[in-house]
Amino acid sequence: MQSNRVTIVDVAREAHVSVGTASNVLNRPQVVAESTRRKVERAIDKLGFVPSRAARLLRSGNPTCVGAILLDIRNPFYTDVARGIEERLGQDTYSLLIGSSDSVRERESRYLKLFEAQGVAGIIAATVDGSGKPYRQLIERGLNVVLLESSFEDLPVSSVRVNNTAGAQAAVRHLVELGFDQVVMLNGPHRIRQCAERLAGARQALADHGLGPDSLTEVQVDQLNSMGGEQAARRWLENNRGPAAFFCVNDMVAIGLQRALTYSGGYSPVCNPIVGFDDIGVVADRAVPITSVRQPTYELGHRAADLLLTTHAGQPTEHVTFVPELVIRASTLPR
Amino acid sequence: MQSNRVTIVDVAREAHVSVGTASNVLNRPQVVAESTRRKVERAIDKLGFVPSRAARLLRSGNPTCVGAILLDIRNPFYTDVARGIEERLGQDTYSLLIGSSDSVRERESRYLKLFEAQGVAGIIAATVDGSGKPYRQLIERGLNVVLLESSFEDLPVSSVRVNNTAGAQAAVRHLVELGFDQVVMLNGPHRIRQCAERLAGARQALADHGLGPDSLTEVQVDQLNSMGGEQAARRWLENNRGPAAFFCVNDMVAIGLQRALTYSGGYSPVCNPIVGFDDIGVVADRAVPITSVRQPTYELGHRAADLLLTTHAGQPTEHVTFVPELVIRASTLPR
DNA sequence: TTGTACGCGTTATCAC
DNA sequence: GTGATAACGCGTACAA
Repeated sequence: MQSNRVTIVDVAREAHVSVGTASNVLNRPQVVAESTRRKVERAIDKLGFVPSRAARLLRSGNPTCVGAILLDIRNPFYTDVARGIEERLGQDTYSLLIGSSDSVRERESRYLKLFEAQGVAGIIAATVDGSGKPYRQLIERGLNVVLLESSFEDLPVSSVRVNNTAGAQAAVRHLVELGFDQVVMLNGPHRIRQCAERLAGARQALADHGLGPDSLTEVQVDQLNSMGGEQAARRWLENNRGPAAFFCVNDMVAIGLQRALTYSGGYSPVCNPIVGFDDIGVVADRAVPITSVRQPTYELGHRAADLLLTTHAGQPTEHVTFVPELVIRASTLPR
Repeated sequence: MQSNRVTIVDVAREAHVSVGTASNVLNRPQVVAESTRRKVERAIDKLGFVPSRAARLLRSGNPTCVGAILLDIRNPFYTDVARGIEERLGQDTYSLLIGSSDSVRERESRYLKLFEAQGVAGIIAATVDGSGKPYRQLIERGLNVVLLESSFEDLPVSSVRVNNTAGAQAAVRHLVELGFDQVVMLNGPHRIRQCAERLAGARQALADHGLGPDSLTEVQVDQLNSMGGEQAARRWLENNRGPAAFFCVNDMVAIGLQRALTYSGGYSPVCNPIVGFDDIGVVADRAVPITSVRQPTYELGHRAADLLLTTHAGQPTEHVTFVPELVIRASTLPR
C-alpha cells in the first residue's frame, strides 16, 4: 500500500459529508438521498477511491476472494478448471486467487497459509498429499474447502472429480484390445491421489483380461509435466526396446513420452500405442494425435466453486463424480 | 473469514502471556526470552494460528502480495512469464496474485481495482489498452506498476518487453527470402501494443525488400488464442486459395491457423509457410513444427518482478528490451 | 523482558 | 437522512 492511499475519510471531506454517509453510499445506497449520493460518487471518481479490502474484511468479516491451489499452472487442464471456477465465482462477485504447488508439499502449504491469512471465503485445492495432513486443522477451524481430484476419508470435505479408476480402466482395456498383454505406465508418486487411482484402474483392466500384476510396469515420473515424461521415457528406453503399450497418468507426461520416442528414432503408433489422461486441447493436433481420457474440465471447476459457495459449515459434505470418456486418436492404431 | 478465527489474543491466553509478547515472538523474536518464545510457539502450533494479513496490512502498511494481469492465462507464454515473476518474488517472500484479462478491457480494470483493494505492493500488467487510461490515476496515487510487452509514453512506468519490431521484421524477412512477395498477417486489435508493433515490423521488412504496403494483407483475429486464429483463417480461406505466406501475431493464433489449413485439406508448409511469435513449447512438436520468434519468457517475468521490487516511487523509470530470436522449423520450408 | 494503549480504514449502531 | 463513534485483529511505542 502506498503512502498516499485515498481513504473514505478523504472522500467524505471532499464531498462535505460524514464518513458514515460516504460508507452508506457504498454499501446501502437506498438509505441515502439522491443528491448527497451523487456528490459522494463524484468525489469517489475524482479521487479514484478504491475501498481497502483489508479494512473491510477486518470490520465486516465478509471475504470477497476464493483461493485455488493447482498442481501445475502450466498444465492447460488446470487453467481450464480455473476458468470454470472463476466463471462461477463471478456470479457471486467473488474473485479468484491462484497458486500453483508444482506438486511440492511445501509450496502447497505455503499457499494454504497465504490464502487463510488473506481471509479467503474458502479454498479449492488439488492436493499433493493424499493424507490431508495440512488440511485437518484448517477444516477444524471452519475454513471452507473443496477438493479437486481427491478426497479424504476421515475429513468432512466436499470433493469434485472424475472416476479415475473407470477412466484408467477404459484406457488400458483399449490397449489390451489392440493386442498388448504388457502395459508400461508412466506414473507420478502415489501420494497424489489421482496417480494411485489411475494405477488401480489400469491394474483392474489387466485383471479383467486375466493378466497378472507383472503385466504392468510402472515407470516413475518426477514431475507431472512433459519434461518429467520425457526424462522418465528416456530412462526406460535405455533398457528396453521393441513394441510396448503406454498409459500415461496425464497428457503432459504423454507429450513428453511421445517426444522421447520420436527423438529416439522409429516411433510408430502401431508398435508404441500411447493413451494419456485429461484430453487437453493440444493432444488433438500433434504430429500423432494422442488418445486420451477426457475430463469435463470446465464443469469440474464450475461445480467445485458452486459447492464451495453453497455448502456451509455444518452441512453435510458432497462428493461429485463425473464420468470420463475415452477419446480414441491416431496414437493407438490397430495393428 | 470463519466465525471461530484464532486470533493473537487466543494465542496469548493459551501461552499465559500478553498480546504484545505474542506479537513480538512473531515479529522480533530476538527481544523475547527463549523459554517464553517456545511457550508461545507451542500455543501457535496447537491452535493453528495464522496472523490475519488484513489486520497486519492495515496496521503496518507492508503488503506481501504482488498482482499480475495477463492477457490470457491459457497461453503458455503468460504462464511461463508468471513463473518467472513468482520465482523472483519468492526471494523477497512476496506472493503472486494472478488475473487473466482475456484481452477484455473491463476484466483488466476489474483486476486492477481488485489488486489495489487487496493492497498489493505493485502490479505487473500486460495491458489491452495502449492508451494507459486505467493506469493513470493508479500511478498518480503512487502504486507501483511495471508493464509487460508495452509502455506508455506519457506515464512514468517501467516496462519489460522484447523488441517486437525487430522480431516481426526477422519473421517476415524470412518469408520473403523463401520467395513470397505477399504476406498474410493474422493480427489482433492495434490497441494492444504488441499487435501494432509487430505489424509495423512486418511492414518494415517488406519495405526493406522494395515491397509496397499492399503486399501485406491483415486478417483480424477476435481472440488471441487458437480458436481466434482458426476462425480468422476459416474466414480468409473462404475467399482465397493457393500459395500464401502467413505471419501470426502469436503462436496460439498460428496453431489455430495451422488447424484450419489442415482441415481445409492439402496443407503444405511449402505453399503455406507459417511464422508465429513467442516460441511456446508446444509449437516445436506439432505435426508440422512451427517457425517462431522466441521470447526469453522466464527472464521477462523475472526482470519485471525485479524492477517492481527494486524501483521505488520517485526513482526514474527503466525500460528493459530483450532481443528476440527467430527459430526456424518445418513450417517454413524452402521451395 | 513484558504488558498496555493506540491507530490503521472500514462498517454498523445509535443518536440527532 | 445524516453524523459521531465503537469495534474488527494486529503491530508498536512506551511505560512498568
